[in-house]
Amino acid sequence: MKSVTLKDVAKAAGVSYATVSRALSGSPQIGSETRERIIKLCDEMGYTTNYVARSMVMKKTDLIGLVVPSIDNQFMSELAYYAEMSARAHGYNIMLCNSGPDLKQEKTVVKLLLGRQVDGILIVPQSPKTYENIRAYTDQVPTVFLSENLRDQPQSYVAADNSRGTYVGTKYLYELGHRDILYFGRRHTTTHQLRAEGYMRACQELGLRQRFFNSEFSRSSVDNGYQMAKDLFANPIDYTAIFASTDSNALGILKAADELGIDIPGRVSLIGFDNIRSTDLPRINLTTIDQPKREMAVQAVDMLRDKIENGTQGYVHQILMPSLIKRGTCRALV
Amino acid sequence: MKSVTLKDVAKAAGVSYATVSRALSGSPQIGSETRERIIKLCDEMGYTTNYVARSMVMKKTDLIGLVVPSIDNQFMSELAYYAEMSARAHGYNIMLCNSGPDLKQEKTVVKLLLGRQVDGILIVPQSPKTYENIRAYTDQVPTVFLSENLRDQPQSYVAADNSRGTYVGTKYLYELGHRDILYFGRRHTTTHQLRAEGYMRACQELGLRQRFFNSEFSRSSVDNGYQMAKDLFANPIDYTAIFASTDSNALGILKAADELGIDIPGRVSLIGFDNIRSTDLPRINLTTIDQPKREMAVQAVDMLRDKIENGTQGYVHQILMPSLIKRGTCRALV
DNA sequence: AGCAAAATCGCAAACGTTTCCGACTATTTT
DNA sequence: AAAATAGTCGGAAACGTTTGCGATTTTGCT
Repeated sequence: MKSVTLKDVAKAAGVSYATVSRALSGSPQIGSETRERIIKLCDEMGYTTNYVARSMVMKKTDLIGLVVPSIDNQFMSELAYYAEMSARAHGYNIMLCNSGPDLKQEKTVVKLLLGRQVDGILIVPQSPKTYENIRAYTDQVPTVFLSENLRDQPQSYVAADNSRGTYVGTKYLYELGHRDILYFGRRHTTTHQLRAEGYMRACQELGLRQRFFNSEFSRSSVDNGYQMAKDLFANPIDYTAIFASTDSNALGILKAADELGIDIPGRVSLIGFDNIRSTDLPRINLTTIDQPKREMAVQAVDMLRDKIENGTQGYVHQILMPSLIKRGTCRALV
Repeated sequence: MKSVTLKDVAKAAGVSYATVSRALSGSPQIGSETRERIIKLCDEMGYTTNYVARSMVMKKTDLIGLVVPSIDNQFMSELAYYAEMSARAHGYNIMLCNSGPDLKQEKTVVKLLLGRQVDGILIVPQSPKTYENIRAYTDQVPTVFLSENLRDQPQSYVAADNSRGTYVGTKYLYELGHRDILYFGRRHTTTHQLRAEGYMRACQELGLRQRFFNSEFSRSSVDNGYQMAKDLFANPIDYTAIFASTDSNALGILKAADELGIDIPGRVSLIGFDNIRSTDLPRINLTTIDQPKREMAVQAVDMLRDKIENGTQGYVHQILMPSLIKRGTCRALV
C-alpha cells in the first residue's frame, strides 16, 4: 500500500529528487543520458507521480466537477459519457456528483467540489432556480452550464436551440397534414419556455391554433407524463397530433394511450424531444427532436478548458442545432 | 479565484492556524468560546478546507475511483447513481472513468486512478480478462469488482446470483406450460456461464431439452441481439419461449421478431435478464429477471469502505438474490 | 496560598511534488 | 591560457493542512 516516491527513485539513481522531477516532466534542463536512465528506473520501480502532491504545488488539480441531477437518466448519462471521454483526452478527470432532487443537495455538492479544488465545474441544472442557487460559487471557479438554456444571463452555457427544435417539429407535423396540434408539457424552465415558443412561432406562421396541455409537475418523467396523459385523454380528442416537450413525457403518453386503446399514430400522432436512447427501441420507435448530446458535451468541456487554461473571462452562449428524427409515431394525414 | 486559507482566518482571529484547524476538526484540545468564535469567522470569510492539502498530510483522499465500461448504459448508470449516493453519504467522492471498449484503456484508467491516490476502486469489468488485466494494481489499493461474478477467484466482488436468476426464470416458463425453451446469448464471461448453468440445471430437473443459440459477439447490445435474432429466425421456430441472457439482447430479439411478423408473446414467449429501465416501457413490457442494482451498489461501497477504513484483508464474495419480474412477454400455454 | 493537574494554545515537522536560483563542470571564444 | 558561456545538477522554498509536543495559562484541591 506504500507507494514509491520521487525521493525513493532519487536515492536509487543517486541524484537529487529535483532531477528526477525534471526527467519526468521533460525539462530541457537535464542531460539526455541521465533522463533515460531515470525514466527507465522509474517504471522499473513502478513509480507514478502523486497527483495530490503535484496539485498542491501546481495549484491545479486537473479535475472537473460534473454535477447532474441524477446520472441514472439516459439523457444525462449520455452527456456524462462524452464529457468524461473528452475531458480525459485532455488530461482531466471527472468528479461525479448527483445533485439529487432538492436545491440544498445541489448547493452542497458544488461546495464540496470547491473544497476538492476542482479546476472547473460542469453542471446540468436541476431546476431554473439553480442559477441563483449556486451563484455564490460560480465566480470562485470556472463554471459552465450544460443543456439548460439560460437566455442572456451572465453565465456561460451550451444548449440546444430548443425553440428551433419545436419549430421544425411542428412544421413537420404540418407538412404531414396536421392542423390541430396539441403541445403537451411544462413550461417552467427557460428551456421549456423556448420549446413552447418554437411551437407558438410555427403555429403563427402556419395559421394554426395554439393548444396547450400543461403538466404542473416540475420533474419530467414517464410516470407523470402518464398521469397527465390520463387526464388529457379523459377529454374529447379534438386534435390529430401531440407535441410532447420531452421524450419521457411522450413515453408516458404512449403508455396511457395504449391502455385506453387510443391508437398511436393511427388516431393521433406523437412527437417527442431529446432523442434519448429509449426512443429508438422496437415498438416505441418514437419520432423526436434530437439534441446533439455528444457535441454539447465536448463543446462544454472545450468551453470550460478555455476558461481554465486561458483564463477566458466573459460569458459565452453556445447554441447547437437540434435535428428532426423521423420515426414511426407520426402519420401522414390523407 | 484565490481562496481563503487557514492562515487567513488565523490571522483574522488572532490565533495560530493550528488552533483554527482544531476548531474545525472538533478537537477536544480547544476552548469552546474560541472554537465558536473561529467557526463563525470561518463561514463569514467563506473558508472551506482545502481537500488536496488535507489529503496530503492525512494520506487519504476520501476518493473512490469508479470505473465502468461506459456510463452511457442503463445498467451501469443505475449502479453509478446508487454508488455515488452511498459513497457521498459516507464522506467519499466518486472519480468516474469509462474504461472504454479495450483492455488497454481500462488499464490506463486504473493506473490514472492510482496516481490520483484514490482510497479504493470500484470496477465493473468490461470483459473476463479484466481480472488479469489489472491484477498488478489490485494489490496496491482496495478494489472490489461489481456485477461480474468471479467465482472463487482471490478478489472481492458483489454480484447477483446469476445462476439462480435463470433457474427461477426457466421454472416460471415451465409453470406457464413451456416445454421447449431456447437459451439465447453468449457464454464468454463467468457471469454468463452461470446464467447458462442456471438454465441447464432447471432443464435437467424439469426434464427439458437444452437448446442454445449463441452470440459470438463479446458486447451485449440490442444491435447484435437484433442481428443474431435475424439469423435465429431464419430457421424454423421449434420452441415456444426464448430466454435471453440479457435485456439488451431481448430487446434486439423483439425488434427482429416484430420485423418478421413473429408475434411475441403470441407465437413465442420472451424473458430477459437485468431489468434495465427500458424493459418497463410501454409496448415493451418485458418479463425479466431483476438484478438488485441498488443493493449491489451499496453493498459494494460498504465492502470497499470496510477494506479502506478497517484495513480488512481477505476476499469476500457477496451474492445477491435476483427476482422475477412478471410482465407481458410471457404467455401461458393452454 | 501554594502546588499539582488540567485545559488551552503555539511551534514546527511532515506529506510529495515543482521550480527558482545558485553552484559546479565542460565547452567554446577571444 | 584565461574568461565567458552553455549545460547539468542540487539545495531549498513553497503549496495548505494535521498533529505531536512543549509552553503557557487556568482550574481545582488541600
